Amino acid sequence: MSNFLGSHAINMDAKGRLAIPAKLREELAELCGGRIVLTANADEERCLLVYPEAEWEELRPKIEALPNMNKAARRLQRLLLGNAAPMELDSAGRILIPPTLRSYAHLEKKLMLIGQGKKLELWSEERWFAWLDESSDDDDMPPEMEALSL
Amino acid sequence: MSNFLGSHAINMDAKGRLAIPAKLREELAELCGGRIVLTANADEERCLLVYPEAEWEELRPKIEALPNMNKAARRLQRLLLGNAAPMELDSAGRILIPPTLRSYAHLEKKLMLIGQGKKLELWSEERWFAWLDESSDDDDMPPEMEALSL
DNA sequence: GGGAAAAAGTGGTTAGTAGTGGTTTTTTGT
DNA sequence: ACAAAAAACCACTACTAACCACTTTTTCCC
Repeated sequence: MSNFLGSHAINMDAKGRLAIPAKLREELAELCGGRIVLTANADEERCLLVYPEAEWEELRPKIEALPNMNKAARRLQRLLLGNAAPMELDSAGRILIPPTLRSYAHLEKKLMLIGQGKKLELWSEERWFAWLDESSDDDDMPPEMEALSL
Repeated sequence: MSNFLGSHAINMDAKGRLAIPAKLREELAELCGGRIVLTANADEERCLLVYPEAEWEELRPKIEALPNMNKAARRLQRLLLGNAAPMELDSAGRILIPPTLRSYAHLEKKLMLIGQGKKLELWSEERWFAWLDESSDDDDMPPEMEALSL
C-alpha cells in the first residue's frame, strides 16, 4: 500500500512537463509500474491530485456510485471524474500535465509536490506558500483532533 | 519509551546536514536503530519536529484518520504528513535536512535542538531566542496548567 | 480544402549542482 | 596529555534542470 510522505519543490519545463523526483519514481515504479492518474482536487484548494493507478481504481467506483441527485455529490463527480487523466511516466521519469489541469491549479513554473498518504498533491508553489501562511481556524476542530498530543 | 530532555546548540554544514550530539545518538540508536522521522510543526512556530520511528508510527495513523472534510484537520494532515521525511543517521551520526524543511523552519547555520519528551524540536537559533523573548499570553491558560505548582 | 507555418508534444543529451560518504583537523572535556 | 566529539574539509556519485532536435498536431490563410 502506498504511503507518500514529504514535499518536493519541482520545476515544470516550458512544455508543461515535470520530472518526478528519483526517489518517488522508484516508489511509483514498483507500486503501479509508473501508471498514475492525475485529477483535480474537489475542495476549495485548487491543487491537483496524483493517484497510483491501483489506488484510483479503488476510489473511482465509489465516486461513480454517489447519489447524484445531491448537488455536492455531482460537483465531486464532475471535478474528479471529469478531470481525471491517466498517464505514464516517460523514459526520463517525466509527465506532461494536461493544459486544463495546468490552468485549474494555476500551475506556472515552480511547483510543490506534497505526499499525503495514499495520494500526492501538486500545488503551484506560490499558492502552497500562501496557504501555509493562512491562519488556521482553530474553531471548528474535530474532537479527535483536539485530543491529539503531537 | 523516549523521554528527551535538554537543549543543544548545533551547526548545520554547507550541504544542509547536521550532526546529532553523541549522547543523543546513543539514545536514538537503542530506541529506534537511528531511524527517525523529521517533519514540520503544525502550530504557529515554524520549527521542525524529530520523532523516533516508533513514536511516529503511533502518531501517523491518528493523523491519517482525521475527517478530511474538515478544514483544520486537512491543514494538520498537509503539514505533518506532507512534510514528513523518514531518515536514518549516517555513519557519522548526521542527517540531511530536506530543502523544503530547511526553508520552512528558516534554518541557516546555527540551530537549536530542544528535548520535548517523546519528540525533539529543531529551531533556527535566531528564531528560538526571539521566541524566548516573546511575552506569553497568560490569559487563556487551561485549568490543568493553572493548577500546576512548579 | 490544401498547404504552410506555428505550436505543442516527445525523446534524448549534457553540464552544473546537490547529496553522500569518508577523512582530517580542531576543540573540548577529563 | 589523552580520548572523544565536533567541525571543517575533500572526493565521488547521481540527480536535476536546461537544452536541443525531431515529430505530430493544430491553426490560419490562400
